[in-house]
Amino acid sequence: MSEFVELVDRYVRLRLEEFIAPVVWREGGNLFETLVAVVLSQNTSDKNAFKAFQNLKKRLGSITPESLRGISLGELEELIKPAGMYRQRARYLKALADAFITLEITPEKLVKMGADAARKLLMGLPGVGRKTADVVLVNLGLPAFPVDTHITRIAKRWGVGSRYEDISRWFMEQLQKERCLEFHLKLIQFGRDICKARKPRCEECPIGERCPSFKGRG
DNA sequence: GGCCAGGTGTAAA
DNA sequence: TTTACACATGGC
Repeated sequence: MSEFVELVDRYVRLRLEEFIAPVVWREGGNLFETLVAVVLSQNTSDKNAFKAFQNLKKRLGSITPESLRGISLGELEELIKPAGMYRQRARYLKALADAFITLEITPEKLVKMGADAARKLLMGLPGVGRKTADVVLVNLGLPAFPVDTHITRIAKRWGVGSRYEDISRWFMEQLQKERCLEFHLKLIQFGRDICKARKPRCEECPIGERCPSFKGRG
């Protein structure tokens, strides 16, 4: 593990009990529910995504392709409205439910396919891009490292690279695959707390002068 | 009031 | 292959 990754690990206090993270973190067993949670969290604050997810959960009980099919598009839109972009995402979720049923997608099937084939299949589904597909893969224990906006920013500052593929590969080289989900979440927390978009709090950062972007700040 | 939030799909250069 | 933009609510 690189020094950078170790320092992040030592610093970050993950608040896993909050917001959307626990859905993905703890309930990785239910593939479809995880996917719904991730779609709701796309470019959305955790609080808003969690509100939408809870609305859906309360209404459906267990979120499955079948239960999601059982409600109208209009009702779905109302339920997930707090997450924003609700018309677009309601359509995606409906289409995802249909695809899961038609293609008979199961966790076992995806695991058996392997990361590359499973990613390709998932990315062919509406509303599922590279990042969302990788979150699903890493939840299934397949080798993947999802790269979000925070991680991209941190990786750029560290000179790791700026392209999704390069950043993802670099972190996978630093980590055992069992720890990819954990570090994905830790880095996001690190980005929110310290290495922020607008004002990086370099003074509070444990990496300090060792960070390539420290120069000229503080 | 402006910026940002665990992106994706589409279109145009 | 890269860039721009729509999608949209809610917190700070």
